[in-house]
Amino acid sequence: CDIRSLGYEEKRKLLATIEKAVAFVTTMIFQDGSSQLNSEQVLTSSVKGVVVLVKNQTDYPCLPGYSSTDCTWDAANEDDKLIYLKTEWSSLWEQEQQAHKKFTWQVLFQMLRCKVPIICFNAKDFLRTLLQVYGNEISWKQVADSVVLDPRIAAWLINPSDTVPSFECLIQKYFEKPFSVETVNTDTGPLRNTSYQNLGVNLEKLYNVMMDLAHDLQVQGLWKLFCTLELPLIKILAVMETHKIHVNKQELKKTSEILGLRLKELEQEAHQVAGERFLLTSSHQLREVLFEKLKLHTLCEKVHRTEIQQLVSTSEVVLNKLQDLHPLPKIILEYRQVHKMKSTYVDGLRMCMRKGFISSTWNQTGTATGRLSAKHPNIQGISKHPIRITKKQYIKGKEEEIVTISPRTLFVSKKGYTFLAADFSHIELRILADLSSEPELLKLFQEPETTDIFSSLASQWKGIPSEQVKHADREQAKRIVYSVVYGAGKERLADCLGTTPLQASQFIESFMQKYKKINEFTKKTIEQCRNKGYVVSIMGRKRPLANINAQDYKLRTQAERQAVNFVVQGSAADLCKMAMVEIFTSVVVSPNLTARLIAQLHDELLFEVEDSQIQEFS
DNA sequence: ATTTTGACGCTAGG
DNA sequence: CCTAGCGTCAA
Repeated sequence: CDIRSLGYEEKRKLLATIEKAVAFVTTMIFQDGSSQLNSEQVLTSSVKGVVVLVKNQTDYPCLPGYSSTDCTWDAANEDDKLIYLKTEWSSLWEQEQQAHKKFTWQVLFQMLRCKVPIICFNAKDFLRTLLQVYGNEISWKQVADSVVLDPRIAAWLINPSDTVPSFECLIQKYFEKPFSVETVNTDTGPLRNTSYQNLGVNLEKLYNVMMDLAHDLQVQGLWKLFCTLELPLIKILAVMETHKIHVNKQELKKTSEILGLRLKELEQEAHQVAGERFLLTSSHQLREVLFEKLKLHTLCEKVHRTEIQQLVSTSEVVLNKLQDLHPLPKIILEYRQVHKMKSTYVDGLRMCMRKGFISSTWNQTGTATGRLSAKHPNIQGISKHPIRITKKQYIKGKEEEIVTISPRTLFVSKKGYTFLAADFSHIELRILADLSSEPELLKLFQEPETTDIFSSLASQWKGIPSEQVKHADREQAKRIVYSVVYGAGKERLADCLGTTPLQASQFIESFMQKYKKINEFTKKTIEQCRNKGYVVSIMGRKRPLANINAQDYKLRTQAERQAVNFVVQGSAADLCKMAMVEIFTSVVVSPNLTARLIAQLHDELLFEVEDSQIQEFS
């Protein structure tokens, strides 16, 4: 039914029905007639309304062996109700519209409040839209109370390697029989009944797929992870996406110009020393200049090659080795740094801005390790380290001004609020210590005098007193540790360290000698993966690795590295998500705290906190 | 002749 | 190891 055509009594009855419902299955309808169930998610099309399938039957057959595609909308559930809620209004006829608007949000509010599961494909988008449309009527804390289920997240937990691209793909995967989702065809006219019918069928399928997935999750021991971590996260991310961060637009424009000037200077210098004009941003052209014309690689042993085409690389590590042989590599290195800064962090950020603000889009199912990812902008990848630029002041005579540019300072907190960051300290290393129970490593973390874990580790490893640990030793220890965590081989470590593979393997050897249990942990993990076909994190997150028993050496060893890496990185992701959920809920239950989560940078949570609440919140 | 797409390389984050 | 994003280049 369309709620616009309901009388007073019917509306009352509808609310009563909602009160008794056992589940809601929902999807948003867009201006162009598509819904969240269509494969092409149109970003330009605005939201027109919400369709809700209200499930009233508790005894719905959902047993194994029962093919859910057999049931149709008409046959299976006469008691269920399909309702259409329009959330978009024209500015005309205030009186009438106000009444509808009020009732619509009454219905939605009751759905959120009554703790009955709301099943939605891409539930985060649904919740975010509610917050945006009813921003004045619904507070973000109320959304936090709701119970949402998203089959896409369930499917991802079962196999995080395949990101289900659409509802159609999900259905095809789970009920092998292919079928098509017809678009709801409505131009400007009223929705036709057949469209409702079709949508009803699809919502029914959505419900069934969710029930099947719930069963699978329970069988696979993923149910708790799903309910306690991933489902609450949907709401957290929805709330996060509704919060906007202010960016200093003038500063952005100014720095873009400064960086542009510096790039021009560097380009000129590069052409000068190269003795020819070429495109600095083209690694292909740079390769011709460096290695075919100047033949610099012949003066250097073992240079890194590109992955696919096996050409001599022009990457940072190689350029670092070449910088004493010719002035060009150094210029290129600076050019790349400045270019990255301009294209990604300055101009790229400006492209993401809407009225002086940015807000990232968070993907909960985008990684194979359980981590989150962000885009538009990728706030997790914004450069930490500032760069220095010598700006020539042509106007004021011959003065030279050194300006430092650090992208993170371009974000400004609201007036009366402060950004507050809380981060884990070396979480992956701690997890490695815990999982391997390596006594020496555990000791390092337990010792209260340990202020810098990598310095202490370097001192412990090489047996030198901690005061004599040099910066280079610390860096080396750090790189080796993370190479082990990330499962890198000797070649990769050599690239990372800028040494030969032989030396790198000696480092690994010496490291493994000192910390034997780490090696044992690695072997045990790979062995378990071989037997079961998957690996498991601390919270039971799984990653199947089909290639773990492959004949092909390259594929198999890759799978082995992925296995080890997953256990560490995935467990870290578990703990970080737990922290998110716990902090979020404690703010929600607090009557006075207003702190908003702004971003998650894997092992760091960034909040915007009212100045007066900083103490209490901390 | 011009635009789009996919493969590849590089680098920022963790 | 796993991400996002910017760039070139050829199809």
